[in-house]
Amino acid sequence: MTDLQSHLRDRLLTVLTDLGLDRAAAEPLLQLGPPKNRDHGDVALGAFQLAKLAGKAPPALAGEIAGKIGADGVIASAEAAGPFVNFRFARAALAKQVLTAIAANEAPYGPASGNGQVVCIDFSSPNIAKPFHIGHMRSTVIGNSLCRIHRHLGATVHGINHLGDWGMPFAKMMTAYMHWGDETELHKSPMRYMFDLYKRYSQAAKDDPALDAEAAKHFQALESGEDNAERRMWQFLRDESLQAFQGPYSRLGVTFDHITGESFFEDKMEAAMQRVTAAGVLEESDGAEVVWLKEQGIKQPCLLRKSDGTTLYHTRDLAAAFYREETFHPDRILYVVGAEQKLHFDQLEGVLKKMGEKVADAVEHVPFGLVLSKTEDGKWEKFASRAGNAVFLDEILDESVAKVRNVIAEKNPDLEDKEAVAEQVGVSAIVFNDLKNSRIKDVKFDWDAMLNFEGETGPYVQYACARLASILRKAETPVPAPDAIDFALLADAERVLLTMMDFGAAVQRAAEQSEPSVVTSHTIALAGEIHSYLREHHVLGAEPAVRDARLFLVDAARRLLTTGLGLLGIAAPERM
RNA sequence: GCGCCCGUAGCUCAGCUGGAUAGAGCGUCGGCCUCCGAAGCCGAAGGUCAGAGGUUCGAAUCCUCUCGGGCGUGCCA
Repeated sequence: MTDLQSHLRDRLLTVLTDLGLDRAAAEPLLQLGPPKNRDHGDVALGAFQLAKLAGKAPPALAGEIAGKIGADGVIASAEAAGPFVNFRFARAALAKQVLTAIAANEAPYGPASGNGQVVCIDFSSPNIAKPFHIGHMRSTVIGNSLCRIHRHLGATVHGINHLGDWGMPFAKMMTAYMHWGDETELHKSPMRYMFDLYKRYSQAAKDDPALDAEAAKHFQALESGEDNAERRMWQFLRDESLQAFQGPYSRLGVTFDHITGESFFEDKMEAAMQRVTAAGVLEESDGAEVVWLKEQGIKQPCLLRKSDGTTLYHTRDLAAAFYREETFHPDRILYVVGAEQKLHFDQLEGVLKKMGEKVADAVEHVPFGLVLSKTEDGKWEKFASRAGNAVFLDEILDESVAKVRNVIAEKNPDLEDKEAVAEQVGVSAIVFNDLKNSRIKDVKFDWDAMLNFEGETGPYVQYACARLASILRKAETPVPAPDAIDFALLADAERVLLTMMDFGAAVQRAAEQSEPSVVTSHTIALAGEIHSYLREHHVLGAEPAVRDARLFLVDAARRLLTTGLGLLGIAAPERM
């Protein structure tokens, strides 16, 4: 069954051709979209551009289109309203097309088969010499969602954790451990212990600048490639940290296809540097090796080697870009990294461009805003981790889960598996909150808002799923087959159906713009529509044919909400 | 100083790349559980889209400037 939108497009193009317009010229000008107000119709056509092409006034052309298109089995009506034409689909066709596609798990509601795109997504990438705190969460959950969205659309996805396991921060941690480290203490609570070491080092380095010099020496020794004390210490701390990070990752349901941190590129940086040299873009400046990008409007040069001979973040990212190009042949490489690092990625892209590397076109920084906390006087400011008051992600998740536990005790005390459900719902509330708004916006970390599970929240959408699952359980009969359904009986579900129909476009846009919040918004909208519908339309008590049709609708809604939440990396419990 | 980002209801945000009367949630006020899950639903109040110019049939959306706030700005990542 062809989908409704393309049927409408085809019919429109035929009509426009009859009206004397060139089909190829008209096609890109076909502005179809949801009307401002869904009471106007299901889909609206703005006739502005087409009118220009036809040399007519928009309202005149709109009138001609509306008059000429005529109803068929799919299109129920077409009405001109000024420069717009509002279309309405036949209710039975709308219900049948949308719901059977969802039931069959067909694209766009289900995963598409390969679309040929290869997408590398560099996300999370924490500096593992520091604890996993609230600030690390954004890249992790945004990147995780983007991986799922692109996979849903049929892309080959390489989710990459570009760990910060090299460079000065790690050298500082090593230095701290060499001075004060204790393995027994470390094993008691690795993340907390390393955070304490980190704090101790920062404090000590303020009074004693020699400490940073010592760290730099250790880094030099590490980068020498020799099997020395530094290397063994690095290996030890890396293993311990990485293991400690598994906790938050598994709670968030995040996995990676490649855990290739900065250290992975240790032996690939020389080749990368030679490539830069061969391209003739490397210059010496104050003892360092740099690439100037002034001609691209970037004033700060990209530093690739320090005057002490060691490498930098840029050097590793450059080597990583070459490696990814050769290994994966990506169409896009998304770097899910905070907006404060925009210059870094502009420089990376700039260097690749200056070298004439085509991978420059694939490089795409996906920036996001900061996490802010509320001050005493009600203002918002950046979370200060250096002051030693870092909020660990685990603590935030625990707090949320505890709140959910209370809500369950109050509203659903007989629930089985309370603990597992509390974990699912509590974690998802935090994740959902992070994915709710445009990623470039700063996240205002507000306990009250985050632990309020009413309105536009993760638990709200999950609650809709649980409610639908409950109806399906109580039906005590399997969901009827599609050919047993009289879809005309679902005319009253038009708002639910039209929202469902928007799903594909939402996922598409989320992928193009690297913006999971588009999917988040859609799940909220669909949950809202189905909640409203259920209020007015009882399922189980309806007469058999109506009951069957509504059961089919309920099942599809539950599936699509589950899919939508899945794209966000959020589980949909059957009960909560 | 320079570069980039943000500014929409009391608060937190949508607004689908220029189209119809600017929409949600929270909070406030008022309704709805003898009825499939009230973590829900329905309604009310609440906006000079920071401000000023410009572009055009049409601007919250594009351009310029101003004002607020934030981030960044050579050997950290």
